[in-house]
Amino acid sequence: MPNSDRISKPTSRRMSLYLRALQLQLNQGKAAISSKELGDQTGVKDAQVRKDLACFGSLGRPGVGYRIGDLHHQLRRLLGMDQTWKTVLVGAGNIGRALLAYPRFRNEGFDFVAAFDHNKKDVGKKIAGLCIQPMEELKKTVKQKHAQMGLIAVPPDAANKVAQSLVSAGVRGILNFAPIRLDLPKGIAVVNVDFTDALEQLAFEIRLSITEGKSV
Amino acid sequence: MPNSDRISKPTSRRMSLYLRALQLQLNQGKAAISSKELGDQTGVKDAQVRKDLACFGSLGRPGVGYRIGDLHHQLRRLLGMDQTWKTVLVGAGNIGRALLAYPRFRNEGFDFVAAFDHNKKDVGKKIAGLCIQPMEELKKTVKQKHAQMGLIAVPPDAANKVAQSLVSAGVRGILNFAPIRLDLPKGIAVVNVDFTDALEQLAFEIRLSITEGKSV
DNA sequence: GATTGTGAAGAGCTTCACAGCT
DNA sequence: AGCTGTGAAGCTCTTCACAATC
Repeated sequence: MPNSDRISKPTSRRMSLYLRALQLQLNQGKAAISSKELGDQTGVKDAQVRKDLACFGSLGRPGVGYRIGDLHHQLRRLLGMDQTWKTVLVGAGNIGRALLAYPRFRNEGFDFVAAFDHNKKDVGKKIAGLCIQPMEELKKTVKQKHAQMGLIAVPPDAANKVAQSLVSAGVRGILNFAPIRLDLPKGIAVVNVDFTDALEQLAFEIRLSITEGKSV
Repeated sequence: MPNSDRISKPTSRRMSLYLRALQLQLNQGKAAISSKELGDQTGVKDAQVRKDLACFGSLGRPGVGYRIGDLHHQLRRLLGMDQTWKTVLVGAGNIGRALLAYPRFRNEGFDFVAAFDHNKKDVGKKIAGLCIQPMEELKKTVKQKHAQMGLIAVPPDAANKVAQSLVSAGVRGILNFAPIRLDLPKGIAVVNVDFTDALEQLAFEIRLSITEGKSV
């Protein structure tokens, strides 16, 4: 295992980009890829790519580049894609159902073992092969199935309570789609995906690009 | 208008957090909030909050804090939430449909003026009051309606072509849900939301927290 | 007494540039 | 010649700490 502790957040983000780029290269018969090429495909400078990949030891070969197969393997391992992650979904609204059906998740090692919703009308319905259970069964089921991850796709005012339940049932990390900050004990990983945030950033950048254009 | 050019990316991200936190405070009758309180609610240090808000000039009052109403107003303006953004959706699969129905978007000033899909089976269907149109009509409709933003929720191999069409039709920014890097001309804003990325980050962090726990 | 605004210090990230390997 | 690995430089972001203000 590489020294994954010394890897900074910006680096681990880019690692995902590299993995995505390599997956496109895999079927093209090429054996090696240079830091320059990988950088061009991901929007990263070549020196940065090399620095990032340095945590794998001397993986690259001067004059040749990085062997695509090896690099792909290492990246998958680093990012935890070499194992199956038992995952539960909480909140089977529009977003939740779309996530359950997202084919890429299943391909990448995420195994949805349960789905829950507060709304009694939806309980019992099947989505992507999974039967929606009532919230009351959350703790019991998560423990029983040894789920390691939880996806939260409930309204913001319910999100923190759901998060606490998930954690107390043994989940180690949460992917949070609710636009609110989760208060969680140290040692529990959280990643937030906030659509409103994303759109605000976009609106901000559009305005910026317009005023820049005018002033320059 | 504040000097929005000098605002760094980390800062503008936090601005969204502050806005989200303030929206919760608005109905609670409090008049002012301190940088400490706002920081606690968003996971940011108080000094950082003050530095971020400094772009608005001397908005805070020593001994008191920031007037919630004023701050809310300024943040909305900075992040472009004081105007309506005409937005089109491309790709009416699971994700696309969930986004169209996401109530928060409409509340925040995003006005979906059209939706497109490649799949002839879905063309003509109505989702959230919008009729899905065929791809062939994209350019014409975007121009006609003067759409400023595009949401891309198509498979990765189609994303770049869609992006080019959107840009040539006059869109100024793109929110990209496809797990691929878009090659766009300078001056066009892009924000990426990648679910696989997010889950990989989560898996990585969970592993990290486990190994840390063991080694300490 | 509480809290802001900010210069200065500190920490972290990125880019450069080049020796060394194939 | 082409490319990696990396020390050093440069840059950006965060935190500290305190005078100024209410």
